[in-house]
Amino acid sequence: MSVAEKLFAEKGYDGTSVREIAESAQINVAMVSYYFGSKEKLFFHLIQLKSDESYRSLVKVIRNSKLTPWQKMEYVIDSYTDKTIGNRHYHAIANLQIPITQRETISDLLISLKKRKFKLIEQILEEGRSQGVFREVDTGLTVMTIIGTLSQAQLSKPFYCTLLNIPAEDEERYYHDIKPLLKSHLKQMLKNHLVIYK
Amino acid sequence: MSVAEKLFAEKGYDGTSVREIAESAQINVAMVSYYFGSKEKLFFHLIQLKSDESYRSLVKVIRNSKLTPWQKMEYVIDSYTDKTIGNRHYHAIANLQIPITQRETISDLLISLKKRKFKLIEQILEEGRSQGVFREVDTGLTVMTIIGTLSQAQLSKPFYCTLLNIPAEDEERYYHDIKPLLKSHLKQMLKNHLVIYK
DNA sequence: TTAAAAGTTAAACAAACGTTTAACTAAGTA
DNA sequence: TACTTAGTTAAACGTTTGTTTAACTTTTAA
Repeated sequence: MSVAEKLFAEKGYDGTSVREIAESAQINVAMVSYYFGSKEKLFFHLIQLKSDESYRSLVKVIRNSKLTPWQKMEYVIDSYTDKTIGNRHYHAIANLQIPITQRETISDLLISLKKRKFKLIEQILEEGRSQGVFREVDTGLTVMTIIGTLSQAQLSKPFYCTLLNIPAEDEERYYHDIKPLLKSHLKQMLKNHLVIYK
Repeated sequence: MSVAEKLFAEKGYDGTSVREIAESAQINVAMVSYYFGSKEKLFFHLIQLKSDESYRSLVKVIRNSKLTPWQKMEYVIDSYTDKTIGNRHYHAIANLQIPITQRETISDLLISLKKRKFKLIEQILEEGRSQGVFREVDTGLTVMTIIGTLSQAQLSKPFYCTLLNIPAEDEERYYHDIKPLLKSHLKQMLKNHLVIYK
């Protein structure tokens, strides 16, 4: 499954063949059908598993009522950046495969997961607004910006590498270098965007 | 070619078959090979054509030295939002197909086009900084945020529709409604992020 | 010990893939 | 008019796709 996750993220659902997955995982092709039923069900299984992992850890932050809205935002930015980069294969699939996958079942699943994630971050923004510490911004578009920036960080890897003088093959170094930059960029920008100074 | 553009954007390069394109365009399958040589060359041709269109119109704005950096930024946000939505099929390909396409020639092309676009917006940010009217921000990541937000607006369509109470099929209405929201959101956020008040 | 169940395999399946072929019609040219 | 070129077609090419089959080995359990 981890092999499948990597290949799906790198080459897309349609670009990855069952034989490729089997070969990479050093198993027989028939085993995918035997254990998962089909390629589509393997994908389904994969996404459902990973999304729950990713979701639960975010919920904890939101529910922690001891933190101020901005502290929560900072925590979300940190942990969501870590998650996006640490689980980059899953996030590449979850964020980018929606319009690609033709099967309704798959895109429906991805959409519902995205919705769940959005709502979670929106809660913080609305909490801050009701407490009078956040400006009245479009919460949906603000979440779009957070997720969009992190997605772009993945999509821009090959070209951003040349900017930072990192060899294009050195994926680890790219993510290691860009992670703190992303965090401080998002914090700085969102603080100016959201927080009301008194 | 416009049929191919739409299908590539909706279903990805690998998810779109030559027969599908031919059927949709009501031509014979062999004509693709006859006129373009191959599927890959058709894609190549398509991207190169569209990217030049999109690029040239942005250059004009940047070169207009009568505008202040922030006026340029506002203009770029407006026109780039219009372009992303108006040419949404092309932009979906250009922004999202990089990690998907396996062929080196294709991804190399997409990367170089992205680089060109980035540099253009970065120029404005650096101009503003050297004039002392913009803060010292990470220009690369700021561009990432602009492009990322607009890309997400496309990727989030199916789920954002439910938020705005728009039927998922009504693509036109979604983009019509979201366009002004996107523009004002980006302007508001980037103004707070960039502009130094004196 | 032995029979059923689970795991694993190479081979084969039909369908779809991108591309090529060869026969044909229409357009252009001398 | 006669002949070359360009445009278009249905059919076939060899691969590759996801999936199934049937034979085989290993594990489990009575």
